[in-house]
Amino acid sequence: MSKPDTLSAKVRPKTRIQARNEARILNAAQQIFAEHGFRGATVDQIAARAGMSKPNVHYYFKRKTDLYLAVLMRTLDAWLAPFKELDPEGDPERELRHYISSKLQFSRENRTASRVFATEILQGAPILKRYLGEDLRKLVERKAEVIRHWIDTGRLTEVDPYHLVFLIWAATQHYADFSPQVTAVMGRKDLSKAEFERIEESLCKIILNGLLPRRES
Amino acid sequence: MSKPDTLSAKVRPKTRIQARNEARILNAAQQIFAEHGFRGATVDQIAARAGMSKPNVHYYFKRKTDLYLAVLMRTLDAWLAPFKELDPEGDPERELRHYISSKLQFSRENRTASRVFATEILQGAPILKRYLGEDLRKLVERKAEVIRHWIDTGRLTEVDPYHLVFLIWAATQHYADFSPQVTAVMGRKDLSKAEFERIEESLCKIILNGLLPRRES
DNA sequence: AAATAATTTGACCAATTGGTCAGGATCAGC
DNA sequence: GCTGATCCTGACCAATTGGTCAAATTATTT
Repeated sequence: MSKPDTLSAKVRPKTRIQARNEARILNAAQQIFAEHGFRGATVDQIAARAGMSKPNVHYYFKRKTDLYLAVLMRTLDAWLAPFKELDPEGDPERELRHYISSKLQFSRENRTASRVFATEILQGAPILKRYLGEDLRKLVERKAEVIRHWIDTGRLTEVDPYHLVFLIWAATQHYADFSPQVTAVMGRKDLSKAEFERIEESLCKIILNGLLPRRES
Repeated sequence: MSKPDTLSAKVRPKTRIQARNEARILNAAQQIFAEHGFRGATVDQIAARAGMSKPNVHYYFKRKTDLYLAVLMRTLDAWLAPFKELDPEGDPERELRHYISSKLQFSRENRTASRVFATEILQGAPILKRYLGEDLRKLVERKAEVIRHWIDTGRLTEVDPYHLVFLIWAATQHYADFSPQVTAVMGRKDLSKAEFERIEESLCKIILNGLLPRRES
């Protein structure tokens, strides 16, 4: 009689079936939420995509909001990981190049996750607002100090660290969130890995060129 | 007995009531669609925000999709206007600076419109896909040639024109579409006009610095 | 002031929604 | 095998959904 509760540690360990089905449901839910947002998504759709019945989905996640929360939460870590890697001791150019690269890789490999996240924020971040204003805010504050330090020691052009961070977020996430527009405009079927390498090259060129202090050529 | 049909020219001219109510409905719909996407929005909500009854909304827009289409279409022109202004004859730095500035102004003044647009693309652009792949694609193609010309004449660094365009789109729209995140992270209540000027300064500095060829300082 | 056209709405409908529940099927350990 | 826990489902429910319609109300024209 161990009801599976997803958000906290299990008393009973997860059975294999439990692990498999929860993963299936979360993946399905991520897709549906990405396509329709929270309100537009239906549990029926999610169940269908997960290949099971609606009551079965409810067996693992009592309410739709639980499911949404679970999808959102498991995205957050992956979304933030590259940001946390920004090393204050490292070389600014290397660090920023690495960050842009990691964010682009995330966009390529976690498109739907990125879209769920984007939809949540687009719709006013009803669930994530608190988190954004507390944990994320403090994290960005710390990283902004790092960037500020790089600027003050003359290794970056004077620029608002926050807007630099936003620029990198926007530019890299664009290729996950707005990929239908990108592919349509470029006349491509999808964005290949090769294309992502070209993106990385372009972004790094513009942004880093723009940030590194100018010297004689 | 002239049923108001919104998408084509009227046989009968619009009455004052008609013009007023259609505007009210469109504004309300834009807000609701921005908050919940097409599927998540309900006609009841839209009617309530427009201050009228649901059947009354249906009197002006027979179906929900008509309403969605109308909201989307009236956004498109404004969304594109700054892009069309990019002048091949102008000075690249001036033109790009002006473009960034216009896009940021659009983000500040048409936040909900931008969000409806973003949601549509995020959800796979079911309605706009055709348009994106045809008209917009051709338009971007032309402007990409302009940028290519600027590069070939040595006035811009070698960079993929398409990804430059996407970078500017992403960076500027970010402040409309993801403003809840921006304000939460910055600890602001909203983004003032002054803040937008700081954004413009930062973006121009990074992007233009990155694009203009390097000479001796 | 009629008469006609435009506007508004309460009541309604069929379909879909999130969610429940009792009971059946399946599994793991013995 | 047997037993108890886990897993699954058909049937169901109340609420909400997009949409309709006849009748009432309000503007406009004559």
